[in-house]
Amino acid sequence: MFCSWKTIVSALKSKPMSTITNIRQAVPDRDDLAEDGGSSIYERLRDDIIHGRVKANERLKVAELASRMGTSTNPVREALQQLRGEGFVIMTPNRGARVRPIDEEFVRDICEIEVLIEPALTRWFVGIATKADIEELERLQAEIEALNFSDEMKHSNLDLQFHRLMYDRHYNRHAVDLWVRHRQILGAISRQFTTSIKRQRDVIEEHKELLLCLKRHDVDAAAVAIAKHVSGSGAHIVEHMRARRY
Amino acid sequence: MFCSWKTIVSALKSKPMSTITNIRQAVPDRDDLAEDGGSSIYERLRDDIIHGRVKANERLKVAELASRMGTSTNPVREALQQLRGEGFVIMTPNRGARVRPIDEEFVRDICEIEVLIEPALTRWFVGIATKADIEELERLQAEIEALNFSDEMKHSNLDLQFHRLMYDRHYNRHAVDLWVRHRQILGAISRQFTTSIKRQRDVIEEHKELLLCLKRHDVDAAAVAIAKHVSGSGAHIVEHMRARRY
DNA sequence: GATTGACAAAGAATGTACGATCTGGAAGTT
DNA sequence: AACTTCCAGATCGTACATTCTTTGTCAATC
Repeated sequence: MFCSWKTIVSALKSKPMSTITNIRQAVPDRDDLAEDGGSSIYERLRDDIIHGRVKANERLKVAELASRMGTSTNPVREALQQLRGEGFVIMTPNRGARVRPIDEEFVRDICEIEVLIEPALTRWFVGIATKADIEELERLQAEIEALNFSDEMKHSNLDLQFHRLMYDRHYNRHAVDLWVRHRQILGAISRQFTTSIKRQRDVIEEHKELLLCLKRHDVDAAAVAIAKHVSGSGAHIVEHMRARRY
Repeated sequence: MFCSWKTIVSALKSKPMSTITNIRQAVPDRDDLAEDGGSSIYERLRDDIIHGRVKANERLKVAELASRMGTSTNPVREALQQLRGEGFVIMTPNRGARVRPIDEEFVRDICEIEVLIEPALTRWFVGIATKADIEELERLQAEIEALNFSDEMKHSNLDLQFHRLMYDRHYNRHAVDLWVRHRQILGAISRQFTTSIKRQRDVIEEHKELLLCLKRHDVDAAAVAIAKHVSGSGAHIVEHMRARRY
């Protein structure tokens, strides 16, 4: 017999999930009046890439960016290196940085990975969900349905809360981080267009289906439901990107 | 219950990778991964972290690193930012960088993700594999068996070729990149100890099993085989890490 | 006397400026 | 027309200034 993965997992003490990263510093904003919007230079660059404000494969010159951002070159260089590590820009020695194209392929690739990861995360959640968790999810879902996409920004926030509740306590922080990053990218793209009526209905329906599976503690069905949800979301985004292209 | 190996495998049976949409498979744009000399400052830092030469959560001071590397602070800063983007260091504003601990948890997290991704990649390969591909794999496997772990370095290289042949042509570059990075990390850790006899036998056996599935064009069985392979590899590494700890 | 608070100084991260080096292309020569 | 030379532009490396954190000391208070 082989060593099942379960033995590894159980052998390791299930640890507290230290969420050190992602803490947006809420430092005293007293002097930061109408400066540069408060967002870091890294975030501005990343958003520009994700939202397509810079063309694919376009060259990113540090001096130009520095003057536009109102800083010197060094912060720009470091932001670019970070983006390089995350795969948003491609750097070649002595030749600078180019933006990695955020196209349909990119979105498809991300969604396909999520179709693999999210069901696994969901499976685990089904096993540890408490009654309070389910109730909280139903409350969020009720809010979502009440809102009914009248405010896309608020909906996105609620939807994030909904899924975060399921994934946030998972022991595999690496997988959750991956999900967060992928979700940020997809969310930034989605914000560029409005959700179609059909997709609105489907989203609510898929959430309902997922909730039913959770209440039945049906692991397999829940995994299938979330896979459908992710897949549908990805298809919706890709279609909008294609439509926008022409 | 935690997600055991079996549940993961059963989850794999239902879904092919391309559930999103069938975008024509564009040519894999395998361009970068530019090695700048081999011993860049970024690589040195990364290897130090992966190999555990710097302790977990240890503080990384730019000035100290700069003097040790024989350069000024700026290249170190940029290397740290890149590592931050890849998740190897954790940076907090005005407080510098700390190394992310590469412990059993980290390895387990990576392996669990690979247990999800690699079967999906393998499934696709089963569909596109030519006779020449199979023959090349068998040739590599024969070399591996002939070598029989007498040279761990060579074995690692052959094993990499074996799996790369299966994954390299996949259309989902993002998933393949993830695999490459995870494999680099695991490979760097594995290089610290010698493979146990039992694991040696298992590796060869699992490769053989995989080859049989490929020749039968049995997609599901191939996915199960590769999941077992990854899972076993992860368990082996984790056990060695724990043994070494004391 | 022990604890706590303020305050100053050292240490370290972040930002700015400038020089060195490399690339790409245009002008000039054979 | 092809090769060479040279220069503008951009990246990369070094040095320094600024700002924040940390720490250590001293005095005031309980």
